[in-house]
Amino acid sequence: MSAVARKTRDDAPSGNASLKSEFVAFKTNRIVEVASHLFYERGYSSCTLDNVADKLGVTKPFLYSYFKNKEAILAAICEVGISESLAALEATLAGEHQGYRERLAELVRQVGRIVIDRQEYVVVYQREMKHLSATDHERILRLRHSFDHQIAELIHEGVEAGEFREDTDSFVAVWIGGLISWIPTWYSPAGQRTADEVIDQLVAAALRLAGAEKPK
Amino acid sequence: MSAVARKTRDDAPSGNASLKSEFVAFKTNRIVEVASHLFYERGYSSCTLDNVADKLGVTKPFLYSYFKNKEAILAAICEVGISESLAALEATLAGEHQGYRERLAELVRQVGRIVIDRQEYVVVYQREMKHLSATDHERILRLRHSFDHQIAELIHEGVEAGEFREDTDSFVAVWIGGLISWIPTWYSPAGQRTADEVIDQLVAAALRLAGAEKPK
DNA sequence: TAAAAAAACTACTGGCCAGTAGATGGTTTC
DNA sequence: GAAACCATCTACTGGCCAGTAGTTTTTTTA
Repeated sequence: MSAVARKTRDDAPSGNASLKSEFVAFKTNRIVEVASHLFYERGYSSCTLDNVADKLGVTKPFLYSYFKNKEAILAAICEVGISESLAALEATLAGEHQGYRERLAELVRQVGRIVIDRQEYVVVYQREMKHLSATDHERILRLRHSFDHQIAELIHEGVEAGEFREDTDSFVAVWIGGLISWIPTWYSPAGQRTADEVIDQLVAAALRLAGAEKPK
Repeated sequence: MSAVARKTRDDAPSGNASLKSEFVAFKTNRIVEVASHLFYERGYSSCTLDNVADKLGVTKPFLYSYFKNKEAILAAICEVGISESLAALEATLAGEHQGYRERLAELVRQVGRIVIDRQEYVVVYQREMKHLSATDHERILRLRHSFDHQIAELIHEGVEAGEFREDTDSFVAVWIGGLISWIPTWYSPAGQRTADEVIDQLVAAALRLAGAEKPK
């Protein structure tokens, strides 16, 4: 999410400077939005920066004053879904939910929501990750692992607390991750199911996998 | 899976002709194998046909006498996983398995095995589908839908027969499809879990989703 | 309002790559 | 053993595209 280092005149004492950096943030963001949409539709490698610029009504060199190169735009896209999911996770774990069942349900619900809202970002992330530079790839993989690991721990503790069935391997964290990641490949906002229905189903499925269904 | 139409001398009466077409099939197959591996590693758009030819120890025009163009190779790759899965499905449904629970378990086991064996093909299919020509895309999507639909039906019937929990939506077919498709994105033959362990877990997870666990 | 700075643009290049034309060398046929 | 054939190769092209150099336009500064 790093705009390229530019010598912005931070020395200006006024609140004006922050307004300027808001402009920069806004434009950076628009680039990421539009690029994400086009990468989603045509694939990263087949989509040119001229395409992105056209859709934004600007020219290619414009992009280069906000991002170092094409790959940096991809990295920004990939980071969106994960960092939001991580934030949701931290919020949920820090929250006041009592049992492990409730925590798991709430967590899956929130992440499911993010994945649906950020569908295109998530698909691009899954599909195009391989094109990241080594450093970006590592950084993002670390975020991802942290996420998976914390869910696994949640399940493990839930089993120990007797809220999930004892024969539940903490490996089901991976399966639950699978359910979540699977959504954007088939869900369409234009389809029959509403987002809320899908999320309810997702939560139910995750609880079944964890052996922790809500008692009727 | 279509070698380009070539005027092979089928008029030759001998069994020699079939030997020749075996050669063709063999080479076609090798191309698909190698291309699949390279597309898997570097992505379809970023991988050149010269790369593929190099790895095969041949030259680019060689490829063009077996496939119409780059996209035709991709189509052949995409077809592998699905057509094998469909075959497994038909075999299982036609088989002598008694109950719906057993049928579902067997089906998931078999398809899981295929997905693990054909890992790279499956990933390329999921990732690069969008680059298929309209006709190829449709044809393969039809195969895919047929597959999903038959699983949904299996589950529906299983619910009616009372073998799966009654509150199980036939939509779980989609979730089960998700579990299966998820495997190749994280499973590695070099990892800790053996393929058999993963498949056992997969089957268990699918049965949990269907509300049809084996009574202990 | 002139000068300096910032933001965006025009116009280019160097390399890559899908696809092709035509050559080459081996094999079958008669 | 010449003619026809087949498989594969060498050598090329035409277009595309990431990235850049240098110019123009707009905004800020004083």
